[in-house]
Amino acid sequence: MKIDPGKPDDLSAQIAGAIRDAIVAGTLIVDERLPSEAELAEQFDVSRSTVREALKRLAAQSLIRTQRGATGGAFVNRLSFEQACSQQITTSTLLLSMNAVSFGTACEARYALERACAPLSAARRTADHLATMRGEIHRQSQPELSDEAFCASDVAFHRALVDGAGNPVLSYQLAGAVEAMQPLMNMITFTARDRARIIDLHRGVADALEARDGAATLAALTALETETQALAHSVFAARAKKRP
Amino acid sequence: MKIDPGKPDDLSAQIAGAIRDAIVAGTLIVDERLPSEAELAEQFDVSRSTVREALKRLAAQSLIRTQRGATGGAFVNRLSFEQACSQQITTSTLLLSMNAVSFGTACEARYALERACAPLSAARRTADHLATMRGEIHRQSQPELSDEAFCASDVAFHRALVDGAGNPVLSYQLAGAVEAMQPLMNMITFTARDRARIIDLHRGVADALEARDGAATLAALTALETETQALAHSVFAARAKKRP
DNA sequence: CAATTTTCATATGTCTGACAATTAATGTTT
DNA sequence: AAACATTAATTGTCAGACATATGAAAATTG
Repeated sequence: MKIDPGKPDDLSAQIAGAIRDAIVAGTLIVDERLPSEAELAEQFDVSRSTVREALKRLAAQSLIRTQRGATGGAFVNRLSFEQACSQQITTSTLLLSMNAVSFGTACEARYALERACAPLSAARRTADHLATMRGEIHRQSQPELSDEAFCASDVAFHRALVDGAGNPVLSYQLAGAVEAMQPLMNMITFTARDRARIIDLHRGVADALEARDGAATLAALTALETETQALAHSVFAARAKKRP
Repeated sequence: MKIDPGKPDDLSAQIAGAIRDAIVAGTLIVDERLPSEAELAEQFDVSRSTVREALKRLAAQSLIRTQRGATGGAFVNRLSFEQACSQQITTSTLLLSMNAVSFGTACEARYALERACAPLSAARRTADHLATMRGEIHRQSQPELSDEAFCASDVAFHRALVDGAGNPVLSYQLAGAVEAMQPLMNMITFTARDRARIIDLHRGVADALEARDGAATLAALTALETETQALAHSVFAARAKKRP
């Protein structure tokens, strides 16, 4: 585990890279303790500050955790699905907002991915997943709900659908696609009629899943995508007319 | 943008969080320059070291970039698809290796997601995508290829399929699922007969895409998944027998 | 002897101050 | 006007110090 003492600055990035490589390669295993900051400083022949900056970089990616005290130090962190999900959600959200991804593109990706879950979810969804979905549908039908809360409930509904597939890898990969849509959805103002249509389509999805009918689930999701795209299109068109 | 001066240490994490929130909320926009380290230290009432550790955390997530010199400083970074992809790949890879995800689970997720791309890719793939896939198939048929190189080529083939959908969001979301399979695939030793079967199935996928036939692409992918799962199953079963 | 308290060594968290290196803007000279 | 030197601002790095947390060993106590 060495670094190039040559030209480029940013020693902390090099050190972080070296340690990261060791973790990825399996040289450092989960829960193993890294040398103390002082020892690392000596090994890499840099100051403690530089080592600390390197460790902070790794901590930001949840690759290590640190503990104070006599038996403390930096430990290789077991990356949990939960941590990975939340990281992916913030990354996805930023990616969409910073690159001016169109609603249509994001929506297409989201529904394409959800359709990938449909057959699995129809086969494996538990009563719990179905209950969550029904509960969200019920919440969505309360007229006093704010648009933002309506979108949040929509996200919860879709997450239940994805989780129903019973494949944690799939749930992880889709978390970003599902959640990152929320800010985009929040740009839409829903009329009561809009909400009623969406709720109807949600009910269709839930019914198909209850019947364990994969094909019907697919069809229901496609109908939901069509409706969502049309709704967004009309809202954005109206807004463009108002403020040209 | 304030921090709680109360109990918890890890001021650098709090500061990083505050700045991250400002970026996500849009208070800080792309390419905007943050205050200098000295100014931030004063604003947050901490030392410059602490500010630096916070900035390194953000840099590790590609949220900022830093530049030295008179007009230098920390700038809000436009998160590119490329950066986001490479981050997601390392996260996905680590997630799978650290959590002992079974080959079957990962493989199921990967093919479910790729099937989501099939109809779009059949409709939109360019000649370039097809050429890449044919090229990889050709490479795979060279018998002197190492198992590792064969897997790498397999990944390249699948990435071309995904990219063919012409949806950058989709490509980003699937990058992790496709690439993170490589270490798992590398655990398999392929016989010449195994390779031939896989190449045949790859050819089937490419043919279906060439014909712009979404349904056929789906079927070809499903056949490929079945073959892959069966192959992995037999390899692992044989290994378990040898070393019980 | 067992339980509790104290002490202590070790480690991270933070601060201060300094210097090196880089870079754009500014000033100076030819 | 162009080439060169100076300067100011800013990050990168270092050294040393102190604060704080924490487990383990040592001392104390019932």
